[in-house]
Amino acid sequence: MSLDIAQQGLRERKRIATRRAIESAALGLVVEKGLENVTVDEISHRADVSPRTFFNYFASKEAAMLGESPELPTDGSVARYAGGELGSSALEGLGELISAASQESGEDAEIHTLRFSLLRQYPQLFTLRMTAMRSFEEQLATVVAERLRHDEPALDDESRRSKAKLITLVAFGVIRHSWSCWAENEGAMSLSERMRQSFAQLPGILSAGAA
Amino acid sequence: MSLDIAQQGLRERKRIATRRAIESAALGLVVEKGLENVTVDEISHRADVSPRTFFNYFASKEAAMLGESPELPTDGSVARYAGGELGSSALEGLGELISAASQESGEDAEIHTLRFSLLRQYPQLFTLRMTAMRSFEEQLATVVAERLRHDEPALDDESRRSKAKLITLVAFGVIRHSWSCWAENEGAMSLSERMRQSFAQLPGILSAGAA
DNA sequence: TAGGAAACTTGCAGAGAGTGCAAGAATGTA
DNA sequence: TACATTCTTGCACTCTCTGCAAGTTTCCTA
Repeated sequence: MSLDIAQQGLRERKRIATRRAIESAALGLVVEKGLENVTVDEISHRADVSPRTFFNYFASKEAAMLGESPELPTDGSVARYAGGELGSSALEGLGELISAASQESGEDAEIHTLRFSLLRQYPQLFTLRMTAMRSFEEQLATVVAERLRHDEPALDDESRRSKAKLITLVAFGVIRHSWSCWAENEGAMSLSERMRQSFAQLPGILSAGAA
Repeated sequence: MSLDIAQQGLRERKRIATRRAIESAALGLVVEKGLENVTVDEISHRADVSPRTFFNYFASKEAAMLGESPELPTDGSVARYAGGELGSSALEGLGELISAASQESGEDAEIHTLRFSLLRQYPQLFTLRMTAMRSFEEQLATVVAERLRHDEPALDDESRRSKAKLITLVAFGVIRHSWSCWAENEGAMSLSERMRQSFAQLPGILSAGAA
């Protein structure tokens, strides 16, 4: 969390304001005109910056709509997870960890809400967001490996790395599932609730053999 | 499989030749100059077509490098899978099904090899390919739902659809894992062998609780 | 608090992707 | 052979994105 908004010097505050203005302009225009009909020129104009400046803030039009990709939570849950205190297995605990991480976003609430609704409306955007998470995936895989070092100390490094990656990628599959279910049923359930449910469903898809 | 190459009329044959020429030019140029340094103009020039024609064949530069996304196998394995004869569970069987599907490609062998080596060299390309598989994912999810209708007849439609989707997305997570391992170890193992191994590893990541 | 260092904004020029259109060439068909 | 269909191509145009250099703003310190 960055509550230090007020204590950063003019430069930094302006920078944040500009970034938000651009994000807000981008998202607003998508709502009004649809994803395909929004250009960088329009966004920059509405945000009161030059198109050139737009690209000083975001590498692409899509980046302005997606916002930053998530980071590892800073509330200590990572350490608890790695230490084996979160969840009864590396995979299950990972569900809780990610669920918690997706809560913690230092973002402007209004922008965040708008972005979520657009991610639901345009699956292509969600796909983009998932592919932008590669770095997050790798961070998580590292954490998972730590957890495994705790859970299964006998494992050699190579096997542990591989297993951690498998757990992480499976978890991302589950997240996609949660998102998909959540996006279909107009908010019948909160996303993190839905994530818990998908993770809970997971054991059932392995055990169930042919009738 | 389309063995009908020779029996299609001039027009169709030319079309296929042009498509291959473009793919080959694209892949060759990437090998020579690196992914970032290849333009549509160069590709079209080498393939002896106008840049405009390039876009009559491929929607984007990347599409020419990725090739077509996979289709459901046509050898009857889909029916066997849906009938419960392939694999001891929907998930495990899905592994075998996909593994089989990835063998069956009606493509030119040389192009196929080259493409695979580039997919390994440029993870971004692989990511693109995965996101291009959305339609394939949905086809698979439908097949998985059929399998579930066989395995668990008691399940209501809604739950079955959801479960099928979860199984499919988890399977894609496993595929990403296989690919990642395969790409790291310079061909120590064939990709389909590696896929079998990742799927086999799957049960272990659920059961293993804290020590 | 003046004045230079550092960071930011902007316009401009240009490469490159991708599209619609219409004219003309090649192919298929009767 | 004559006509319909399909394919290719050039052209003009929109849009994304980048490097550069000149001008502003903010920051820091002597």
